[in-house]
Formats: sequence, structure tokens, C-alpha cells
Amino acid sequence: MPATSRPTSRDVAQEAGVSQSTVSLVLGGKWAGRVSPATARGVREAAERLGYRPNQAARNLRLGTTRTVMLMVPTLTAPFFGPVYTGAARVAAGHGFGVVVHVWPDDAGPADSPFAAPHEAIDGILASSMAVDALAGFRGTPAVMLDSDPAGPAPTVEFGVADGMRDLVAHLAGLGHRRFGHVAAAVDQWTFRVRAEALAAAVAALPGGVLARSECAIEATSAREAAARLLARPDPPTALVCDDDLLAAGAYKAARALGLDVPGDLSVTGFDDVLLATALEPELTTVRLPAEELGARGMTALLELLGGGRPRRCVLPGRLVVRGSTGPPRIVL
Amino acid sequence: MPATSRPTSRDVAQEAGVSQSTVSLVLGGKWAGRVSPATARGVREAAERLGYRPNQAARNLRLGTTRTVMLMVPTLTAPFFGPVYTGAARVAAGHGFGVVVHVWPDDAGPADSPFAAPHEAIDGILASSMAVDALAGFRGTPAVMLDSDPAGPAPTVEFGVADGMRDLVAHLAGLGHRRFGHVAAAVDQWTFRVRAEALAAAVAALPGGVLARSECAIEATSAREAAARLLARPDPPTALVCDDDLLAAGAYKAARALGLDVPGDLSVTGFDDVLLATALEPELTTVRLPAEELGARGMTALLELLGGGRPRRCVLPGRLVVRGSTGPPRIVL
DNA sequence: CTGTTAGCGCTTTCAG
DNA sequence: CTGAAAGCGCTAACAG
Repeated sequence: MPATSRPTSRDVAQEAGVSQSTVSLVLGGKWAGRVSPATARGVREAAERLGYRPNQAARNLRLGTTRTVMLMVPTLTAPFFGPVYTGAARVAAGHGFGVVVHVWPDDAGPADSPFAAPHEAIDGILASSMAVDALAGFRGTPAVMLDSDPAGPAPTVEFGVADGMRDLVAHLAGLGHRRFGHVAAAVDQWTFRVRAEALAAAVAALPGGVLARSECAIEATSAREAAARLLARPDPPTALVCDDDLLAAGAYKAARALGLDVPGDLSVTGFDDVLLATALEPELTTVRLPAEELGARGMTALLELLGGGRPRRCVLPGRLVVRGSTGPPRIVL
Repeated sequence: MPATSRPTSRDVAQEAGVSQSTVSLVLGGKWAGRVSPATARGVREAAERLGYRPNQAARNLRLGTTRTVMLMVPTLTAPFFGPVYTGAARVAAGHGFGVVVHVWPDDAGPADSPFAAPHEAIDGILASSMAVDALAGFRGTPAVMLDSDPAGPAPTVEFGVADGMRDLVAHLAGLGHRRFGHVAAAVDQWTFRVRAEALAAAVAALPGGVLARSECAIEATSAREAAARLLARPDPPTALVCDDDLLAAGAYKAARALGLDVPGDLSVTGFDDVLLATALEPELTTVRLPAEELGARGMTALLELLGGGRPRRCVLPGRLVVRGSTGPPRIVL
């Protein structure tokens, strides 16, 4: 049962008194010197009058295209990916494309239907925060990788995480910190490797700088334990650099359990600047990563790729946002 | 340029030595006594061998269907809707359906393409946390409403928010609280109206129960101010009931600014149980709303509706989760 | 400058 | 029990 039967291009042709192909040319925007301006206007008016919208299924069949792209993300429960989707979907919609999200690796089993999972019918892939082997099994499908290793085969849109980390260390060093602790996400993603390397390099470049590292899952409880391990060391760090805002929340808990004041006794920083950052007390000094723009730029690049272009690598700078969780280290008498 | 040219049903027919229509019947599962079991098996094997997947565009064109449903949400930046999408998409994928998200009302302008926005080509709508008039302009399209007023025309899947609120008040009353403050979301949504009514009723039913109310945007700073207003009253509340976990984070800030200990001087509760609830210190007593299941049940209902059925109203219970943010009120001497 | 025509891959009568 | 044929709405050759 078709939904509400909508006008077809034949109806428009009839209304305008022309042939179907003329309608197609005009509405497809390819009438440069092939259709008279007067006719074109007539067609457009007829289409308008009838409220004509082309049938996507028919276009897709004819063009061998689906006007659908897949956004691959590692999870949707993390607050970071909602905005990425929003940005991607916004740009896609502007070009008549839909976006389906695919969580990978997937916890759920395979589809229990005789028909294909939706990712069997896509024109392109936007893969966020993935290793390159995520695209295995999709060989031949145009893809753009987001927040991923730019050394891979696909074009990328990334954040300037290394610069962000350097800014963070410069900020803390300027306050007088020298002993740093890294509450590191134990997740094998490019972005976290870069964060770790940039942090290590920046601290090493600092006269008298020392860095200890403790790993945890991206989850508050695990982060609290990792932070506690760092703080239990002899000569504990005066600043905890966390790979993610949520980890910083765990660090706050560890500090509070030890009776340490943030930022009086301990400075804490996050990364990403999600909603949580301002929900915490004190508000979190962090590096803002423009997630929605990542999605938007990624989709722009993918559409360019689908159009036969070769998008250039794009780096979106992260911006240091100083709030109340960082301050000068307490002088130990 | 079609992506990788895939085998068609004609290829399968040839491989199996039968006609295209036979393939269609077998693979469509409608061969009950119309095709011999032997032939059917042959067709299936041929399809398997070739790795055949039916072309959705052709199916859609023929059937006048799109196998796409639209999920309408008020925003994607709130952490609540990611899981809703996940649940909906999981069920949809199991039936060969894709899900496109549509944020409404939309901040962005109209599409800048001559072609339809994707929501022009959908089989059904799943509208979450919306007023019924969100479906205006989609008259005729089957729809299921999520977390919305069940009095509307469409089938609904909702949370038992009223029961959850009653449990919360019972918990607080059991601890000894009588003076309540409601940090209320100033958002015109069914769920918040129900929360407010249930809270008011539960407090009114309590001997000596009093309730003050203060509204705010769903945002930590605004919530902090609303909570501060409540706490500045003569005879301030001993428990702050917040419409949302994020609002509770704001309440924490207000308490801390006044030097009040949570839960020693002030009990605070949230609603939803998002990630934030355990990131706060102390961890938040709240009502868990199974967001992913909301999406899954909603999609199940919508598919039933699309199949000609009439899904029954479904209520998913919320569960009180007691953590560290609630305790007995301090006795004022 | 405009119309005619073929066909994308599939489902579904209708004959055999 | 199986095959032949039509047509969903659209686009792109190719004629005129």
C-alpha cells in the first residue's frame, strides 16, 4: 500500500504541457542551453503547484545509487557522537542524503531477516574514531575517516588533539606545575595515542617535568581508581591530565576521597568539553573539540568524494577552555 | 556509477535454472504450495552461492515503500536520545528497515537542494518526547509516539514516570523529609507535566508535606539558580527533587555554594539515570528510565502498525536507584 | 530546443 | 507447479 499517492514527473509534464524528459532535465538542473528559459519556468511552476517531490526509490534504481551514507561509530551512549551525527545529518540532508548509524563493533548478533541489513545499500561510509580495519568488508565503498589516523588510505577529518594537549600542558606549566599524572583511556584509538604522545613530549620538554601514567576504562569508577593510584605514589602529581571529561569526573572523586581540594591541592583537566564539563564542581578546564563540525566537515568531504573529487585532509583545532579546575600548585613547605 | 555491481535476481534465476518470478516467490517466502520444495531449495542455494541480496531501491519502487522510518527527537545533544536511537535502529535493522533521525523543531533552515529532505520518503514515524502537533504535516503517515501524552491519536510507548516519582517521594518521606523543592524543567513536554503532577500529588498526600517549585532550562547553570532560589526561601526544603539528572548537577552546585553538604544538609534526586548520575559526587539517587528499550519497543510497535496491526499502549516502568545523594534530613534543634 | 524510447531490478498477475 | 510479461517513476541516449 503506497502511502499517500504523490504526483509523478509525468503529472508535472502534463500540467506543464511538456514531456517527462524535459521535466527531468529542468528539475535536475541540467538544462543549460537545452531547454528554453520560458519552458523551464513553466515546468518549475507546475512542479510547485502540484507539490511535486521526486520519488527517491525510482531515482535510486535508475542511478544505481542509494543517497544513503552510513555513519560508523564505536558507541552511541558516549555523549560525543550525538553531535557528530547531528552535523553529518545536517549536511547530508542539504544534499538529499540520509544517514544511517551503524554501531561497530556490534554487540548484537546479525540481522534475523532474509533481507539485507541497511548497510548493504549505501553509497559511502563515514567512520568515526575507528581503526582502518573497520573498513575491511567494505572495500570499494568510498569512505572518509573521522578522528582517526590520517596515515590510513581514506581521507580524514581530525581534531588538532596534539596542539590541544600542548596548550593544556603550557597552561598548567604556566601555573607552576611540574609533576603530571596522565589518567589515560585504555582504548586502542588513534586519538588517545596522539594525546598520550603529545602529553609525554610536552612534559619531557619541560625543565623538571615528570609524568606518571595510569590506565582505565572510559567510565567514572575505573577512572577514580586510576587517579587514586596516581595520587598514592610517593611524590604524587600536582596536576591530573585526563583523556576525557568523564575520566576527569572520576579524578574529582578520587581527590575528594583523599580530602584534596580541586584546584587548591590538585589541578584536573579533561578533554572534549561535553555537557558534563560544566555540570561538575568546580567546572572543568578542558579542550573543546567541535564534534558537530567534525560530522559536518566529514560529510562534506564524503560528498565531495562521491562526486568524484579528492577531498583534502582537514584538521579542526581544539580550543583550550580554562575553567575552575586548574590553579597553581600548593607550595609544600 | 553503481558501486560494486551485485548479482540480480535474474542471475540467481539463471544459476538455479528457473525463472525470475520463481526466485522472487521463494525468496519472498510466499511459495506455500506454489513451488516445489526441490526447486525452492535450489533457488536458495543459488542465491547463497552468488551472495545475492535484493536491491532495495527496486523493491521499494515496486512496492511503493521505502523501508525507512524517521525518528523525530527534540535534540541529539541530550544524552537521553542516543540510546533511544540505538534501540530503535537495532529492531529496525532486524527487519530490513533503516532509521533516519530528524531533529525537530529544527534550528537549521530548509534544505538547499532541489530534492526532498529525506523525511519525504519514509514509511513511518517514531516521535519521541513530542507534542502531538509534531505530526502535523505528516497526516496519513503511520506514527508511534514515545514518551508522550497517551491521550493523543497515535499509539504510544511511555515510561511509568508517575510511579517513579511516587517511589522517589516515598523514599524521601521514609527518610523523614517533609519539605520538598521541585527543580522543574521549563519545557512543555508531557513527561515533565506528569512528573510535576505526580510530585505535587505525592507530597500533598503526605501529612505535613510542603512543596515549592522553581523552573529552569535543562542546563546546569540555570538549574543552579533555580535551586538557589528554593534554598533561599524561609523554611527551605530539605530535599530537592530535580526533573533530570543534569538539573541535579546544578542543584549540587547551589548546595556547595551555600556550604551545604549533600546528603547531610540537603538530599538531591535526579531523573533518567544517564552517565552523569554516577559521575557526580556523591552519586545520584535517581529514577532509571530504560531509554534503549523505549526505542526498541517503539520500533516494534511501529512495525506492527505498518504491518496492519494495532499495537497496544505500552508502559515501561521506571526503577528507583538509591545512591548517595539522599539521606535523613538534619534535625534542626 | 524538445519528445520518444529503453531500461534500472523487482513483484505480481495471468497463462500455460 | 512454473514462465512470460507488465510496470513502479525516473533518467539518459538518441532522434527529430
